Amino acid sequence: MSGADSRRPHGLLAVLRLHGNPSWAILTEPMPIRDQLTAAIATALADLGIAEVPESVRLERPAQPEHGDWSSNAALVCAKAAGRRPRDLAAELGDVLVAASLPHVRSVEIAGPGFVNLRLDPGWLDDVLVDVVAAGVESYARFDLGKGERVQVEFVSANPTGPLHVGNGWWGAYGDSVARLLERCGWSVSREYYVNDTGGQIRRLGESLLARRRGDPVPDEGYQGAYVADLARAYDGPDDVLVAGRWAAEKILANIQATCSSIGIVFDEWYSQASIEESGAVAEMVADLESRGLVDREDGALWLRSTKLGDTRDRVLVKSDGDATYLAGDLAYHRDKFIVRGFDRVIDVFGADHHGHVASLFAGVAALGVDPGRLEVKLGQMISLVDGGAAATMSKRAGNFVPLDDLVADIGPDATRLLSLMSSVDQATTLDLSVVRAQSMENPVFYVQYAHARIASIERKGAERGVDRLPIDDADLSVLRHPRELDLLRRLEELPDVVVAACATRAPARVTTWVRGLAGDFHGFYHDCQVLGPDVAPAVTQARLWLVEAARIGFAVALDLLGVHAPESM
RNA sequence: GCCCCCGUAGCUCAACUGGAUAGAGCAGCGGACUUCUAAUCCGCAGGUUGCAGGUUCGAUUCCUGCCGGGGGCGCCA
Repeated sequence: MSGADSRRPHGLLAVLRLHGNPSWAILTEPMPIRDQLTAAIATALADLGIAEVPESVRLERPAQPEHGDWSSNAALVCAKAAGRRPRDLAAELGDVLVAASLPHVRSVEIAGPGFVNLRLDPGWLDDVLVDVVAAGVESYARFDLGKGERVQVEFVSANPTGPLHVGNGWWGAYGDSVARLLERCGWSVSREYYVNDTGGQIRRLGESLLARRRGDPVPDEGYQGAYVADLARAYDGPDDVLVAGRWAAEKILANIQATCSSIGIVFDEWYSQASIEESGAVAEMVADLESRGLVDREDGALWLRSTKLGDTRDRVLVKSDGDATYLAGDLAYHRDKFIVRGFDRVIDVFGADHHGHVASLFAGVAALGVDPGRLEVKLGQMISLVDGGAAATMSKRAGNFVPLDDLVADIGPDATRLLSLMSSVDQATTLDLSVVRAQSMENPVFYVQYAHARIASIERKGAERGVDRLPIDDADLSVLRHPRELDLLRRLEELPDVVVAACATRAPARVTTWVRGLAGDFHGFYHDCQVLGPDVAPAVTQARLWLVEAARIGFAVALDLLGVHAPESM
């Protein structure tokens, strides 16, 4: 269902592609240590007669410190094809790596079932610090994997029949962060909101509005929320259901737009379903499908024979009353995305309650002659809201849902975004409003932002005391050998990998996990390693100032990907 | 009945797209502030990763079945 993901750029194959045939000579070029080790392993494998390096070969940072600084599963993965026992192959691989006398590598050990563990001198982390600082916020963990490929991310797209609810905000933050990740990895991204401003729901909205204005009870199928009454008071138009509905939808949409921007979501395009129907795009799309012999008429309606394309059932495009269905509009819309506007790839973020629509969408896109691999649909699982034990719901028609605006007013935009990006989209989550409102320790945004505020505080204090940060070339980074300092550097080294993996798997939550870890490392460092002060040697102050700067860069990159602000003080 | 997602510590969630001894926060207990912000740090306790098989050198991760929860199966959107 989801399209082909981009490959990680750090695999052995990628390095070989970048640098041509394996040769020890490539190691003379300046490269991050990770790429050097990766290339070295590829070369060593080639020396051992394994030219074809499987994609599953990895160079990883082991979870256990006893397993060294870097570890590869190469021998485990290649053993069977090479007809050798994993530990034997690992031993040979280790010998070749030792003979290569790689930079920073102190020892090579074979462990467990056949891991090759590399132990480095801490100097490799000094190189990491230099890399981070040299790249800066602009370039560190930035990639050109997308090669400028144009991708559209469609998200939120909530019906303009009421304010956004908390679930919209969660999936909205998700879609926006996926867009940010794609941008950072070199894709050209367009954020789009599909406005369902037509059809029966707009009529129902109009009916509800007019009923309110007359002082009549709102119909059972109508919208009961208090916002309808507010709108009714402001409406001075005719007693026409459609006119009233469209008027209200417009007002509501303006409110939705404001809500989105309040949590840092800005769309490039608000695409109107009504405009599609009026422009004749639906008719064009139907004609396109007719020419392919995939539609016919039955019971007065026009059907897409989507079962021919893998759907579980056929779908109606034009109802017997002559109105286009939602699917028809959406297919015309997707035809516009792929064929008219020519996006290379489209990612739709829907709520899980739209699951029933997905199969027909894919079938329809295929029917239009578009490679379905270019379409990805991410379904955000449901958010259960609990308020101090009592369940809150998200029904617009019943009018008892929790508006996103209320949550943002309670806990702020940053906490809203960070909370929503804490867990995977595939994970249905439970949010206890009473707990979150309390702004207690439950709220992780403080933990992360406080770390950044401490950085800013160090910078302020340094300026007050006249401590200048001298050029990094003049700093002796080898004084950074406290476990807290090394932890921080190891964390910073991970960010590029985290960004690529988060982007490839459309999982911004990974960035959240990482930045919380960075905050933990920084708090530990802050507690144990004073930067300024009369008892700190000047050389140590200098090195630590650069370490703090690198941490600042890490926070800035990660928090920007999440759409969370990095405050100077708290 | 069929399809999708999930099931991990008391609670909310992680776990580097198959790696070695499954981690954080909160809640509980006990410690650390004359310091660049204690919204912090340190320690203790907490687990048969729903159950049973399978694939693999290796499974929370992949496959099958079952149990449980959520969502979906409209000429609604």
